[in-house]
Amino acid sequence: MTATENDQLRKGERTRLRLKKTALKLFAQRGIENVSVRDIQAAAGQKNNGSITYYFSSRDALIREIVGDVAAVLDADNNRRLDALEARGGPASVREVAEILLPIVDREGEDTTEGQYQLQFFTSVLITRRDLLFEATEGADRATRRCFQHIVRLAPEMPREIIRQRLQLMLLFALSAGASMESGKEDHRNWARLWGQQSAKSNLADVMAGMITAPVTEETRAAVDRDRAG
Amino acid sequence: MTATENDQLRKGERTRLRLKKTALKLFAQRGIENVSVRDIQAAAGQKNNGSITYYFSSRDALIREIVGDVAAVLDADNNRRLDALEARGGPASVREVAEILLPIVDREGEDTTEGQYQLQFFTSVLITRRDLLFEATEGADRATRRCFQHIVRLAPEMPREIIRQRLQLMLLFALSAGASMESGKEDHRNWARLWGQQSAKSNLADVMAGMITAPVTEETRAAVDRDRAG
DNA sequence: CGAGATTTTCAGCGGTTGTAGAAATTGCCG
DNA sequence: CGGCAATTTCTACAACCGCTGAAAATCTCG
Repeated sequence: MTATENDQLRKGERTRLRLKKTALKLFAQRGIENVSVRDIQAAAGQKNNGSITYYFSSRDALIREIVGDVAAVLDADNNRRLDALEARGGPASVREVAEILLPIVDREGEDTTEGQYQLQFFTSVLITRRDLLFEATEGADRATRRCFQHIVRLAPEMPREIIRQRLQLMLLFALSAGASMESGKEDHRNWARLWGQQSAKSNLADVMAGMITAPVTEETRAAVDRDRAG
Repeated sequence: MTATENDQLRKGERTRLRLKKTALKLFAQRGIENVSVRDIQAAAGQKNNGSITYYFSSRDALIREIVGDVAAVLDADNNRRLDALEARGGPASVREVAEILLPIVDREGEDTTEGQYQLQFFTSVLITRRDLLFEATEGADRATRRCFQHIVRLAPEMPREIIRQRLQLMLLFALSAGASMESGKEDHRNWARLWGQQSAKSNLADVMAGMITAPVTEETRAAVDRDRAG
């Protein structure tokens, strides 16, 4: 336990991480329920049937841990880029905020296969383990909150409820679009044609900004009044 | 086969439909891979283990049939509403087109539990059986094509590729948003707060229109030129 | 009613799943 | 080297999976 410092620990820790990374990839590619612990262990290069129990105690605990990890990584990444942007004078437009909240627009100079599967994994979790996803993102929403403040400042005047709804819708869209973008890198039939265009990513940012800045119709304003009344 | 006309057929046909309906619901609620044929048969009120094989020959064939059904129903529904709209003088704004392409904004006077699960089911298929979904929607995209023509006519001037991308992104978003709306009717924790607001649906249509009409930034135009060149 | 087709039930098959736990292997340190 | 803990391998188990095929029940109509 206190053990031999960390050389011994490192060995186990390394295969632990390898298992998590392999699991993330497989979960994202095939969907969570289409991946068995044997698949993961084999893909991680082990002839072992019990390592996941050994390291994570159960398959479910492994999934929970990965969900938490990914949520934390995405939030940290968004915060880091938002920090950099603010240092350069803060986001000056809704579109710049949208770019922050769109994860994984393949950051060019980054380790290639890292974070290639996070959003596909999340969409898979969103379907079969919705509560798990919301639970995890609840504790990792600092970047989202910061962006909300910027949007309130930068977007045209509109009811607070509406802007809050729009942010939520944009986040949902960012998840879907990001996942489809991820899959477009491997899938050469369905999404590839869309995401192969250089204009796609820039256009996506335009579209996300448009979701926020779209004019609020009279019908919507009337509904807001009804919400507030009732 | 030619059989006793249709009274006898009706009996079998009715349980066949009941199985499909039950399967759609369970698939949507739990995700396709979390539902066994035994679950479906039990939920459909049968003490039977072989009825799905009897009626559909295999679990996979059942899934394929449901995917095809849902695609056809959605397309037919959109076409019907678009017909009505055109009869009243055609869509006069992008927002009206968006409303057509947003399925299942609970059509008030309709049979309640029908089509309550179609989009959740589709998102589940989108993850684990992507090719299946694209295959099915390819043959049921008439309404989408018609809407595309209207959008080209109604949207501000912009490169054809961009408008095509935006339509595709809007359809993806409509699927995600519709699925979350469906789940919001049962799930009283996560999405319910959003979709419980009366303003949400109207705002959603505004947002979808904003995705199409968002200004095309210079960065995007430059990328389009690069796409065309290379 | 009774023959014949349709529909439902049921037992069981081969295979896979998650997990447990014993056994073997590896790595470290005195 | 020997002892000990960390790690990996392996076997096994109970549960569940999709599917088969024969038997039972139900229905239709002459």
